[in-house]
Amino acid sequence: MSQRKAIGDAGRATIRDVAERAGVSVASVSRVLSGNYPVSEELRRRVMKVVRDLDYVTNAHARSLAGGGTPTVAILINNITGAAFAHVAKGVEGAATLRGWLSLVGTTGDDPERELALVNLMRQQGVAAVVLLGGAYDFEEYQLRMARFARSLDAAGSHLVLVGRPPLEGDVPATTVDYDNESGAYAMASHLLSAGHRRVLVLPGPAGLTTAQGRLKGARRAFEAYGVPFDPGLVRHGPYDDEHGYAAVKAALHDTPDFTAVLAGTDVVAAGAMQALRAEGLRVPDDVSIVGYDDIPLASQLTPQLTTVHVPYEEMGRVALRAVADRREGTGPAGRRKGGGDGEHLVLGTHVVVRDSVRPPRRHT
Amino acid sequence: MSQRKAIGDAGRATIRDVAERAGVSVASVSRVLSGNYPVSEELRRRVMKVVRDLDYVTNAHARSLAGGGTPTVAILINNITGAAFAHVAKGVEGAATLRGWLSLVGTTGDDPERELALVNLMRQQGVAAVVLLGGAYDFEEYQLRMARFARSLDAAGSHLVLVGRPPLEGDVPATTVDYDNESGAYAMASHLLSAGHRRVLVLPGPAGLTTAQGRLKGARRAFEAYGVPFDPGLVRHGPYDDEHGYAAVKAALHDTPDFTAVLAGTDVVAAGAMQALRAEGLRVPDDVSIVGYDDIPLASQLTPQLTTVHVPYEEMGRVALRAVADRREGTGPAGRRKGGGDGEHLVLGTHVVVRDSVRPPRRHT
DNA sequence: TTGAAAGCGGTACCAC
DNA sequence: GTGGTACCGCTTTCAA
Repeated sequence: MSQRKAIGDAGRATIRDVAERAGVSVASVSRVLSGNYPVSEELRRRVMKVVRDLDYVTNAHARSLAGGGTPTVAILINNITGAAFAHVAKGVEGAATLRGWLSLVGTTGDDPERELALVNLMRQQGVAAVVLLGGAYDFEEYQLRMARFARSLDAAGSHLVLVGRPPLEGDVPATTVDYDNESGAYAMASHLLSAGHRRVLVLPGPAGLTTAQGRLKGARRAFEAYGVPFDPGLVRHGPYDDEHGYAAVKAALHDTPDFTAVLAGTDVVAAGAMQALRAEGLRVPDDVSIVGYDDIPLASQLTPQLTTVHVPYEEMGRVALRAVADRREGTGPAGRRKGGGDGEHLVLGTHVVVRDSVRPPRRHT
Repeated sequence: MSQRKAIGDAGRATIRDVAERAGVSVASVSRVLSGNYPVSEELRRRVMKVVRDLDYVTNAHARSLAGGGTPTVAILINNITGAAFAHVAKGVEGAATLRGWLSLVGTTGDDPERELALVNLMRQQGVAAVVLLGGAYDFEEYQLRMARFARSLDAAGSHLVLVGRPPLEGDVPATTVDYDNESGAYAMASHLLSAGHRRVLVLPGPAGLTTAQGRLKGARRAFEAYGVPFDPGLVRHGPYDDEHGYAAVKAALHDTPDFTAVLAGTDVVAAGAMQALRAEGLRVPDDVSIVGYDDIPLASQLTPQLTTVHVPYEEMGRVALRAVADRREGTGPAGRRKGGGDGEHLVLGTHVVVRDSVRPPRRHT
C-alpha cells in the first residue's frame, strides 16, 4: 500500500518502516541498532542506509517499556538560579552524561505540594533516582515525608538521594550526600576569632533551615572554644539572599553597632551585607570584616574578594550520581531483595578559602 | 545492557495489579485515572482505594507509547551555571510546569557533537520541543546544522526553538526568540558617550559569537551617531568570564591606558574588569566607569552597583514555551497549519538600567 | 457503565 | 545469522 511514510506529522518512522524498506525483519533492525548481537556486514549496511535515509531514531518510550532504556536521574531543585544548586546540578549532569544517562531537572519553588507532585512525576517516568537538593526544615514531618518518598521510590525500583539535606533516621532506603556544614562554620568563625574579632554579627540564614542551624551551631562552638561570650543579640535570621544581608546589617548598625565582623550564612548574604556597610560609609575590611559561605563564583567577584567556606557542590553532585550508579550495578542479577535498610550517608569536607575580606578589628575595641 | 524484570511482586505495580485487586478491568482503572470518561462513583472509590494502597502511579512510558503522555520540552544549554541561561531555563520550566508539561535539561559544554547527540536523544524521547539556548557562531555551517535539526525534529512531530541565537534563513520550521541585542549595546554605549566618555575600552566577548558581534556593532553605531572616532585598538575579544575581563583590563592598562570607561560584554566580564582596575589602584567609577550587559543579579551585588543592559531572560524562556505550546494546540499566532515553513521570529526589548558605575570622565583626557 | 482486545514501537527468546 | 512473535503497561475503540 503506502510505500512512503507521510512527510509531515504523520508520525515518526518506526522500526517497522525501517525493516520494510530494508527488506529485513524488525528483529534484525533491532539487532543492528543495539549492536549487541552478531549481524552480517551486509545486513548492517542495508539497515544503516535506511536508518540514515529516514533519519530514524528509536522511540525511547517503547524501548524502556520493552526493557531497555536510558537510565535517567531527576534533579529536584528549589530554584534553578541559585548558584550553589546549579553547581550540584552540573555535577550530577556531568557524571550522568559520562555514563550515558539522561538527566531531568524540576524546580519546586520551595512548595511541598509541588515537590510531592514532582516526585510522583519522576516515579512515573521510571527514573533511576531522584535527587533532592538543598537544605530542609527538619521538623518531625520532614522525616516522615522523606521516608515515604524513599520507600515509594524504592518500591518502584528507583532511589532517593538527598544532597545537602539531613540524612534520614532509621531503616530508610535513601542515600544522603552531605558536606561538613558545621565544621565549615566552626573553621570560618575561628578564623574571625583568631584575627581578634569578638563582636561578630551572625547571619545564619532562615531559622529552622538545617543548613542555617548547622552554620550557627558551628559558629557558636567556635566562640566557646575561644572562650568568647556569644551574644544571641548579634544573631539575625533571614532568607539566603542579598536583601536580607543588606537589611540585617542596616538594622544591626542601628541596634548593636559595635560589631567588627559579619559572619554571613552564604556568599550572597555577604554581598548584601557588604553593600549595606558601604552605604553607611564603612569600609570592608578596614572597618568591618566579612566572611561568607559556599564559595560560589560571586565570592571572588566581589571587592574585596570574599573569604569564605568552600563547599564542594559540584563534587557532591558527582558523588551523588556515582552512588546511584554503583548501587544500580551492584544489584544482583537475581534482583536482590529490596528495602535493605541501606541508608548510605556520604560526607564531604569543607575548608576555608582565605581571600581579602578579613582584617584584625580596628574600629574600636 | 539488558535489564531483566525482577520476579514476583518486586518492581512497580502495574495497572493490571490494580485492576485485579479492585476486581475490575484494566480499562476501568485507566478510565478512573484519566478522569476523562464517565465512571460510576462506586467504581471510582474502589479503584482509588487500591491505587492509594499500592501507591500506584502510571508508567509514563507506556502511557506515551499508547498515545497519552505528558508533553515535554528539552532545554539544551551550554553551561547550567551561567546565570543568564539559568534564568531562561527558569522561564521555560515555569511556563512548562504551569501547563503541566515536563522539562528536561541537557548541557552541551559548547561541544557540537554533544549537541547533536542531545538533539537526537531528545528526539528519541519524543519531546514536544527542543530549546537551544545562547549565542552561536554563525558560520555558514551553523545555518545548515540548525536547518537539519529543525527538519529532523519537525519530521518527528517535535519543534526546534532557538533562544538568543540568530534566526534561521529560508523556509525552516523553527521558532526564534531573541532580544534586541544590538540596540541594547547602542543604548549602553550612548549612555557612556553622553556622560562624556570618548576613550572606551570595549570587551565584546568571543570574536565570532553572534551576541558579541551584535554588541560590538551596537557600540560602534553609537560612536558614529555621536561623531566620536571608534578606536579598534580599544577592542579586546575574549570569553565571557571574569578572568578575561581581568586580563583584558590589565593588558589595556599597559597598552592603551588612556581609556576612561569600560564597556563589558557581560556583567561577569565587568566584574573581572572591576577587579583589575582596583588591583591597579583605580577607583570605580571615580577614575574609570564600567558598564555591563545582561543584568543578572551579580550586577546589583557589585560595588558600585553596575549600570548595565537588562535582558529579559526569564521572559524569553516563557515566551519560547508559549510559542511551542500555542503551535501545538494549533492556536498559533497566525493559526497556520504545521509543516508550512513558518520561521517565527519573536524579538523582545532590552533597556539600560542605570546604577552607580558611571561618572563623567575625570582621570585626564 | 463496564469489559475484552487491538494496538503503540521495541526487545528478546525461540525456531529455522 | 535471521525471521517470527510473545510480551512491556497503558489507552482506546468496539461490544455487551
